[in-house]
Amino acid sequence: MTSSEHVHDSTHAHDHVHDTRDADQDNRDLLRGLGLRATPQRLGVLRAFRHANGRHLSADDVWQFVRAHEIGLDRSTAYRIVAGLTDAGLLKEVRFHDGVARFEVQTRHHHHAVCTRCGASVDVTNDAMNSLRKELMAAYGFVLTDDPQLLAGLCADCAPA
Amino acid sequence: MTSSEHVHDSTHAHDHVHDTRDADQDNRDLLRGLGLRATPQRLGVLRAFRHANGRHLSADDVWQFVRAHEIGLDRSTAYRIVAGLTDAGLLKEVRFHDGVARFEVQTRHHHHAVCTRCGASVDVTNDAMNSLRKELMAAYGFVLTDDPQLLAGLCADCAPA
DNA sequence: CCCTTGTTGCCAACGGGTCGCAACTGCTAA
DNA sequence: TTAGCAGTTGCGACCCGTTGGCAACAAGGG
Repeated sequence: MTSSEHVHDSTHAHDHVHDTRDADQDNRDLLRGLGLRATPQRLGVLRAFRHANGRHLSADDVWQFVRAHEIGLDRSTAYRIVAGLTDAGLLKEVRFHDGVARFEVQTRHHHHAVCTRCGASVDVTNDAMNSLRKELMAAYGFVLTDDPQLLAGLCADCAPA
Repeated sequence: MTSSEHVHDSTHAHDHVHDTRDADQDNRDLLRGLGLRATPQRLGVLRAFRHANGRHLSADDVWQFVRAHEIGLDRSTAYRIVAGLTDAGLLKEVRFHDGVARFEVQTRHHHHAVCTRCGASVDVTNDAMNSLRKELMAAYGFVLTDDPQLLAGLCADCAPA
């Protein structure tokens, strides 16, 4: 659900419908602002990511979601759209260790700590990497760039108590 | 293994031949110690890794190398052997961001810092990760396990001066 | 030296991802 | 409002790393 619902509105049913329509319109504007045509397929993809609410989706995940919502979408098109939105800076590609390309909506810069037990992924701030950055520089002359890093371990829930 | 050579070895050329034969014999013992048969294919794979001298090899790299040395080896067999040696603990699988599985001979525990410019990979000690480990634990309750981590950045040679 | 069983070679298949191309449709200019 | 031109889509073939089935084969213990 979208967090900003300041406007006093009627029924809950109305809220939901309104939100979706509203978001679709926003997305239409967003796409056209990027010089991309607002096709139903692209709108569907954007909806999938809004629905995922921060989680990462593979191109196939997106494809499944959109198709399940009665919007015609070819698999190859799903791949192309996701790649296009990434080029446009709207999405960011992240690869976990299974080698499958996944995508998330581009937010402020962060890294990922992925739980090897449950697959959950924790967003890690850039600041948390600074001490490591210093160590690598001092010990190896290796520069930890701003590329998003991928760390493996156990999340708070899965860590042994 | 010809113990006569052992006695007579004096030239460098001799040393080299001896080294290879010797290593093959060692590998034979090594394999049988693991309960695996010492086939020419497996010996060839082990030779590929000895030749690689610490660098990582994909299953296809191994295949190419072994074939180039006139040892019959099928591609699927290369994949199976490499997987088997990994199960046996002799090799370790590492995945860079291209999603291709690569392997290195299992040595003491370390992580990899890979240069995004030239592809070089720097071995990072576990100690260098300790400060990060603490930070992640404090900030997120996330436990950085002993899994080998993969860091992206620029090596000393490629880093801007 | 033989027999057992681990291994190999061959080849088809699989899954994520890409590509070429013709048909289609947002969008804009008239 | 409409015509028309790109930008897009759907389709289907294809690429490439990797796996699986299966029959032939050979390492090495007895």
